[in-house]
Amino acid sequence: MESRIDRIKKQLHGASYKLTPQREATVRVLLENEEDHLSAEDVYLLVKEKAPEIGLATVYRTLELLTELKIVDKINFGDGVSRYDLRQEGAAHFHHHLVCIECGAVDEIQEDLLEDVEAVVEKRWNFQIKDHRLTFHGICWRCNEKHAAEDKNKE
Amino acid sequence: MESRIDRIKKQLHGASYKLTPQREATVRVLLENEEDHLSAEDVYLLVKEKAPEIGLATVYRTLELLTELKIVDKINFGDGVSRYDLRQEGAAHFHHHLVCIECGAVDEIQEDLLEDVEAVVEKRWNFQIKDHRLTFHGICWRCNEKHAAEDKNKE
DNA sequence: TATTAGATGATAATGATTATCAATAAATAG
DNA sequence: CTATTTATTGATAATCATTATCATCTAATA
Repeated sequence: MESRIDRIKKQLHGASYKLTPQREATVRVLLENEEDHLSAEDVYLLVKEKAPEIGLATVYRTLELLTELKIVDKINFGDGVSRYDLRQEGAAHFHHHLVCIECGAVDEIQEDLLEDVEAVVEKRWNFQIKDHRLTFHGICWRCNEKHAAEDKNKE
Repeated sequence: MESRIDRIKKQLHGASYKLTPQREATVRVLLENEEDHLSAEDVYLLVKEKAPEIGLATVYRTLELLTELKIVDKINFGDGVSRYDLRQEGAAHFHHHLVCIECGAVDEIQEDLLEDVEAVVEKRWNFQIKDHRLTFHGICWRCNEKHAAEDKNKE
């Protein structure tokens, strides 16, 4: 069976890049921390645990490379740092975020919500969609439940 | 008739802020350059034309204030700068972007594409949506037409 | 083995944004 | 009306994420 890392290796080779030990360590950190929306600094610290000799610049370079090859998505929640998410295989278009404006939590949705919307956009604006970003800002289920419990206590 | 700037003035007063000359100049620049996705630097240079004594820090402060009051949206297209868009009145949820990966153009869509999608998200994930960001990346109509013309020439 | 191109690590440079602080302006108290 | 407090501003220093530089190292090839 072909592992995820093997496939990434092939993608790099296809673009004539090598999977160096540093790049592999970086990819492994991303694989082990999916759904965590790590910043470059986060990745750096985690890689350092396994491979202390790695430099921050190399992590940045690797993340940039992976972004160019569309192996990771570089996303921005407006807090001043870029975050990097491994793409789910074959599911680039099924990955959205719910950002809670109360507690700051970021949840993910893995579901194609936009199929119909994309068809409209492509036709109406003659725009060939290659990718998209959809983020909702609001109040998450945890905060909603907390408020519901508080309201109950008041009665 | 109540002008747009009057309404913004009221919003500021409601939150006990004043519409100082510097703030007014900044808002006017935003009003006169809607759809342009100005960066803080852009706004600063435009304000300076009318009011040369204004400081960059004041522009940043004003934009931050307007963002907090949800008078403008602070958006990020991944090019390292934040951009500021005046909210269309009562249409916060009808404002999306098409970013062209070839020529870099950013077009706007003023249309509620997400009504159905939002209903699904609110119900299925118990998430109270307050706002959203939807951006499509792809190839714009201009580049599409250019390619079509080129293909025609080849024949 | 010598040579070359690619990659790395340390660190300096950059650039956007934020913090600081003295000077002003505006609001309020006396 | 003047004194006093408070908010706001402009200049600029500080911060922080990211990028560029450059000498060194590695791996592939001649």
